[in-house]
Amino acid sequence: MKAVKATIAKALVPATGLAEDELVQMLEYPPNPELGDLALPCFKLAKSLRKNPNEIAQTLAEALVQIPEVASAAPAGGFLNISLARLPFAKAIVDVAVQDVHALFSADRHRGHRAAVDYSSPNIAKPFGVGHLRSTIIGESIVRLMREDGYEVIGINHLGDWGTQFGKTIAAYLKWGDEETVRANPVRELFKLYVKFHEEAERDPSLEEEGRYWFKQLEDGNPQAVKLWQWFIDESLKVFRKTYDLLNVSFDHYLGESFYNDKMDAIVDELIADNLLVEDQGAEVVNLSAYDMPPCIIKKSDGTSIYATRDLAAAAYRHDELGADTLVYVVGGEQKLHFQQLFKVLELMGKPYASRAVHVSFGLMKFNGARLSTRRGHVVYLEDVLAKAIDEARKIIEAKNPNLANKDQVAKSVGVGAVVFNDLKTYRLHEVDFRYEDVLNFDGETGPYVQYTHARASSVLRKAGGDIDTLTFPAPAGATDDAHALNDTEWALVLQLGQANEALNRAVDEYDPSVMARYTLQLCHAFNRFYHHNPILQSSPEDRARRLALTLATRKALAKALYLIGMDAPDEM
RNA sequence: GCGUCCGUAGCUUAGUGGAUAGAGCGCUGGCCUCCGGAGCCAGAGGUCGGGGGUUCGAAUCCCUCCGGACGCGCCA
Repeated sequence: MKAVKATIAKALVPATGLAEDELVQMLEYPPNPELGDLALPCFKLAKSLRKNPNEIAQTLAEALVQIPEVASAAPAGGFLNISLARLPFAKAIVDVAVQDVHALFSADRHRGHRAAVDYSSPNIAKPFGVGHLRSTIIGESIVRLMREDGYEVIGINHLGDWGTQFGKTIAAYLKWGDEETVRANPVRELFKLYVKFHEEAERDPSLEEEGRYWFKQLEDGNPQAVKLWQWFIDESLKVFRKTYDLLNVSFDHYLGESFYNDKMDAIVDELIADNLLVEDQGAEVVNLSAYDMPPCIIKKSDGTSIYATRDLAAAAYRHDELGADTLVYVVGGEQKLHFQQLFKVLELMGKPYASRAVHVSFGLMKFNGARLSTRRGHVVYLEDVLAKAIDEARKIIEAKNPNLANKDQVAKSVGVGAVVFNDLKTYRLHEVDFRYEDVLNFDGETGPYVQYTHARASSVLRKAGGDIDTLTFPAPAGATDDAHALNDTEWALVLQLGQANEALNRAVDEYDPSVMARYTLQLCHAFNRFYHHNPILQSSPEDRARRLALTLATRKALAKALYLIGMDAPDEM
């Protein structure tokens, strides 16, 4: 699509006096396919050319029909509507999709750049709730999208394995905990203790003191504190890894906050050398009042460290040691101010990567309309959610396809896919209300619908037999009457395939997987319409060859798109 | 109070300067002797939160008000 837009824009340069790039930007998709495949609004040209928009469209139409890529062009109400020559465009798109689906999506725009993507980052000794789901699956998808677009990506799980909360958990464990119970069910048990701590602390504020005491002990290397802390981490990670396996999520590095404990002094020294650090109410801070922000606390008044300092050290590490020139943080919107402060401090320190640091925020996840509050113990365990979804998928398979070979594997792919897609299809910044009735509904615009479409295409190709991988789009010699070479449902499918590149570019530019999720839906709608209206296997040899090539192109594009949003693409379900 | 984000059909939402505001769920009706009905086709359902402004053109940009979420120094 990009190539055709450029060709058309080029042909319009002389008559409009505009630059090619500008014209490409102006080309849009008409609201109704009967109007054409592309359109150029001519209203802006009216001033400079001093003619009315429709006359301009008429003139441009005459120029455009001269080029072979354009079948027809006509003015309509100030718009120039363009219909493409179907056959050559379809052949170009389908053959690329079949032979090199990466090239259908990507122009490798970011080759030569290395990005560190910080995502998931759950807290040790706390449940991996549906709240963490968003960072994990948005992050995983962003990693895949950026890689597809040419970035070398380092995925980092910035585990919450340090901070005052551990003082609280240690204090609670020593007061009420029991080794056996924790070992049997580590995360849930440790979390119970943490919740109890907060409940008790409301009656007895001296507990807070005790929590701070134990964190101080931890920072000072008290062996008892360190041993418990390490144990909490080991047990928690065992539980988290199961969830990551289920979600097909993997990291290049697990680098928790504690990893930066010995790297913070250097940052503090640097801040002092830069004359940025000042004392304020007993704490060491960077004053940001010139930028309308509260100060960034570097060292608390009791001398212990704080997350901002660790994040500064982590940013430096990712650039200096890991070689990243782009820093991405997939973290909820409630931390927006923190990242604004962080990036500003990096800028004041003269770090070149400050301008290539981006906070990819997202809306909160609610459960049946209610806010999830970790401290009050109001959580929904992701493992329960996934188990329920897999169970539902299993039931539907038993009802609809009882002879399926690998039911467990497919139920997993479909159940998990339903949960992932439900999250990713919504605009990143919107709040997501997690409701079982929606997540477990596999009809309509859902993950299972997309997977079903892929399975359906796979099924046709399986039944077609022969050497599928060498299929190409048949181009009959001298077929100039190309309006008859592809009918409308076939053509609509080609146009969708042709927009894969635009979907990837936008998804990467906006760091928004929902762009890709919605693209898969468009593609599925187009394919299912095509499938319903055209016999494939039982058609004339020429139609059959063309439709099989279209089916294969769609299957490859769908498999790629599903991969990019972190979902499996089963061949049968 | 200040800052940021959000407000589109009963519900979940797409569209962020162009044509008659698109989908899905739910509701109503149609389509399996035919490649997978987790599908396809059709119907009902909209003062795009209210008001003002900019523009040839506004759901989209600006102002203002209303509603909601989040944040505003020693949690992350």
